[in-house]
Amino acid sequence: MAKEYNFKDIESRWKEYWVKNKVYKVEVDPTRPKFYVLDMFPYPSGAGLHVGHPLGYIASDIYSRFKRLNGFNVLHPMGYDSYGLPAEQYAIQTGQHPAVTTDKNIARYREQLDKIGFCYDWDREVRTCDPGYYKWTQWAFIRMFESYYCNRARRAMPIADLEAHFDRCGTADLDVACSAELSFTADEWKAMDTHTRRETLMNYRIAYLGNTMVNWCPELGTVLANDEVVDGVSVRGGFPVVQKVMRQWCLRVSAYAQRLLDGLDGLDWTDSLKETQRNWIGRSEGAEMQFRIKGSDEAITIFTTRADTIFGVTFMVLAPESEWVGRLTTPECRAEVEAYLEATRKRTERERMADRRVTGVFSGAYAINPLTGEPIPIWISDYVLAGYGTGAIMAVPAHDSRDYAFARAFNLPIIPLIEGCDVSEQSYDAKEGHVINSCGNGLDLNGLDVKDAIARTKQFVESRGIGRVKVNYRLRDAIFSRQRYWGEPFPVYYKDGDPYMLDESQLPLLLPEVDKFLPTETGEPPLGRAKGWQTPEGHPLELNTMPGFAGSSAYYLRYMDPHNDRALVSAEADAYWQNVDIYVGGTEHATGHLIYSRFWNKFLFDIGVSATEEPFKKLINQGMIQGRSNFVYRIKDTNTFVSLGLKDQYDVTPIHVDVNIVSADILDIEAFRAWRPDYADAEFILEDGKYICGWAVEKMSKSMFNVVNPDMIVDRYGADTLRMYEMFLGPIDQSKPWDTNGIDGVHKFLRRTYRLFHDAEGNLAAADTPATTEQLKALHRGIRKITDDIERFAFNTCISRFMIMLGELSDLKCNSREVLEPFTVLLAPFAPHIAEELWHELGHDTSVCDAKWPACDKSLLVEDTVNYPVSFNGKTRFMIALPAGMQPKQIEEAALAHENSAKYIDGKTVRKVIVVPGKIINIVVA
RNA sequence: GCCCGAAUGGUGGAAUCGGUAGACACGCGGGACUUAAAAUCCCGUGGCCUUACAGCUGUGCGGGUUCAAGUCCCGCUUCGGGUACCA
Repeated sequence: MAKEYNFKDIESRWKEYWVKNKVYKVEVDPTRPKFYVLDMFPYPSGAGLHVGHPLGYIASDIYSRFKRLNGFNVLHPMGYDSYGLPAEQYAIQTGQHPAVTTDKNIARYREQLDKIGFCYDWDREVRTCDPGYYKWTQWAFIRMFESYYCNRARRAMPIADLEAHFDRCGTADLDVACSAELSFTADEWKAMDTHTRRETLMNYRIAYLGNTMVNWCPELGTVLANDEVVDGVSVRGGFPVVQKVMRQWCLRVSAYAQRLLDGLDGLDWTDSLKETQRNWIGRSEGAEMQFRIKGSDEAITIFTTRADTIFGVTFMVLAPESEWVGRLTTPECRAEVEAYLEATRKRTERERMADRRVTGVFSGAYAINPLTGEPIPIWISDYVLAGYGTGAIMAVPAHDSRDYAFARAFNLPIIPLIEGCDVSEQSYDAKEGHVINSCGNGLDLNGLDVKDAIARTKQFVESRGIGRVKVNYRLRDAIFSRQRYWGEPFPVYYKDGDPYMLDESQLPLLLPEVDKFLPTETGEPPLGRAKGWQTPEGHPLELNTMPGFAGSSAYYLRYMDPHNDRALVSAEADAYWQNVDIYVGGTEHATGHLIYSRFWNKFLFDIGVSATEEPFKKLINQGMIQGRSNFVYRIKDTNTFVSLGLKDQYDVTPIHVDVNIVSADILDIEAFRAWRPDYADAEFILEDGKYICGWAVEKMSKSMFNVVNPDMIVDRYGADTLRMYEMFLGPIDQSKPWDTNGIDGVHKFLRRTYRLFHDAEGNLAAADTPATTEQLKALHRGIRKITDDIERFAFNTCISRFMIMLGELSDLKCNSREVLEPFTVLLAPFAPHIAEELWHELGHDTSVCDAKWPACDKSLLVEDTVNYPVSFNGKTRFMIALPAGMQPKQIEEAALAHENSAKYIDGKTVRKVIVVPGKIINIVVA
């Protein structure tokens, strides 16, 4: 009996070998170049991994192994983002401590990951809920509290420097990021008491306590960051969210807006992801202008990108939350305004979105147009957002569609400002055309192009002191408090109502035990239940915990030096590993984690902890693997199921059926009867004796019964087959449904590979005989293609090439070591288990992981001159193929040697030359 | 609404810089081996016409540039993703 490819035996043997010999252990090694390949670490959910999760992990594993074979010292770690809401929600329901379920889930994840044969250095594992880890999350927070952002230096500075500045000259000559523009003298500063000083400094700290409009989710009992809310409901759980002002810890991410924007240019990320971040940061250049209030010395400041439209302002609008509302509303209007504010407050985000009716109310007050001197009514409406710009706008209904809708609804005048525009039906929003109706008070824009008019107006208002040029960003500061249990405790205590940071020597501040994971009776967060939650001096500790993104914002740095208890990362490790060369993960983190960690890293860079300003040089977004659900069709009010082709003849209800009892859309009827008690006596209407199921592509999830577990695939086909098949499915960045049909193809490839290396008796067939030229050509075509394709993350075409190469070598009956050894090394990143087996069978006693990636001998790849003729103008040209890297001189010689050759024309950038009889025009370089 | 991306056989997909479209795999059809099945191997497989040789046609639709277009340009259609009263 011939010995066949026994993947179970092979895979278990070499997994054990890798662990025993610490093959994947990595250390700093200045004699070798470093390479850092990182996966986005998972949140260990209770559902375990499905076949979609490992897609990115397999890709990064292949790349890591490839880089290692090419002589790089590769850091490829893994860990867990283990704080978060689901574990806590589960704890509330079951009473089980989140630490217990988290540990259990991690153990399950580890078991599943281990089956697939990844080359992680598990000695470097991190968990965000581990005190040794979150000590540094707390530490970074303290440093942010003790820093402010200097706009001139474009970096974070110690808050003590700012205090010194206040001592010297108050707020004079200050250009720093802040929550509100304050103005005081050095004497005033010195006269302040401790409390007032601390309140003042809070306005500048990078981590600060601020009253901000937050997304409050009553169901979850916590606030959420902007990226944690989608379509007005929470990402976790899908609960409604309302806007509310609360005093919360915030991070001054907005201070870094410009650097976050600029930094994108140097990154090797996809254009679409960079674009998403650019939109999220939302830089817009415009002007701030002051509108004096009629009968008062005060002025409202507004922000506009269309300064040129100042002559078309027919009203102003304040956000309902604007502080001006209370001060401006006249007694006659007060009742109506109060009613409006009350109604707006009650609406959830979702209701605001679903219902886009134009609403608003007149405040009774007027402002004065700084150019025309005319009074303009001030309205209040929720289409103006408190959080953007100044929370007040000048409305130009002729040239802004939202202002237009409002003017139409409340019968306000509309003044067109662009020559020839028609505003009878809708506004004219385009920034094109020549300006009209715009002259007064020393400014004449008439006849100018819109773009010139904007520039002229900005210059004018600045010179007259009516306003100033201003850049606004959509990016908001991150709200950093969560009223939850399962997160990092803040290293903060309160004295006389003011927050103070713990001393670094007191870190980590451990998460305390509580009797229940719910808010207290008085509405305080769960930490309010912790006994003795205070400092040794008896000061109360902060009751909020940090959000999910806190722990994931600097984990890539911690992997460099995970056991260091004196620093987040040692200077030595940081200087060597620098930053992540390849980061693999999903696009869903584009506006969350990938913004926060860039911010966090820039801050650490500013304080000298991180060696580079950008954490992730190149980013690969793997697509999602969707589920392919199957359906059976039950005839209404019966227990009879009708096959897909006949279902239209009946009144049927489609029902999800477990994909694991369906094969090639044919239902296993017995398994179906056994699946659920209700179906035990189910009847079937078949076609051709079979029950055909319907199908649909949906998210892979338990409730759709379409989850395919990788363990099952590994069991049936082996890890190498799973790895290769996942890569073979298509380009790594594309989303696609999982379809187990087709996996036989790659499994067959591995069996045939095994057969190539062995004779009929199962003995190694490799011999020391020299390879033929044909065999070497087949090998080197493979080397070139696979090397190129790995570098561009085109793993699907690598697998195809392996199949072609194997076919060629089998046809050529190749058994030469000269070919089989490099072939094994090529295979090692993709199918490490079988490669390790073959490598050792070939007589090596070290791991194939430490082999050397074969170099391509290009001289073997020169094509035999003529590819094919092309006809042009009655003459025939020939495409000839030449090896890459030839000098112009050599190309000329080669072309002249061709029977239809002649002169060569392009002297420098030779890529392609067609050979015409008597003249070379184009040469294809192979 | 705005911003990005995609569209190729029955299916997943290949074609890297504009150079023989459909590699590779699945599925399907035929055959060999076998008592039979599994496994393995061989042949065929975009469409139309043809006994065959050959020919024509063909990369969502309509134009254009080029000796040459799946690939570049202009205008659409459909699908996917991001974002949305951001002034």
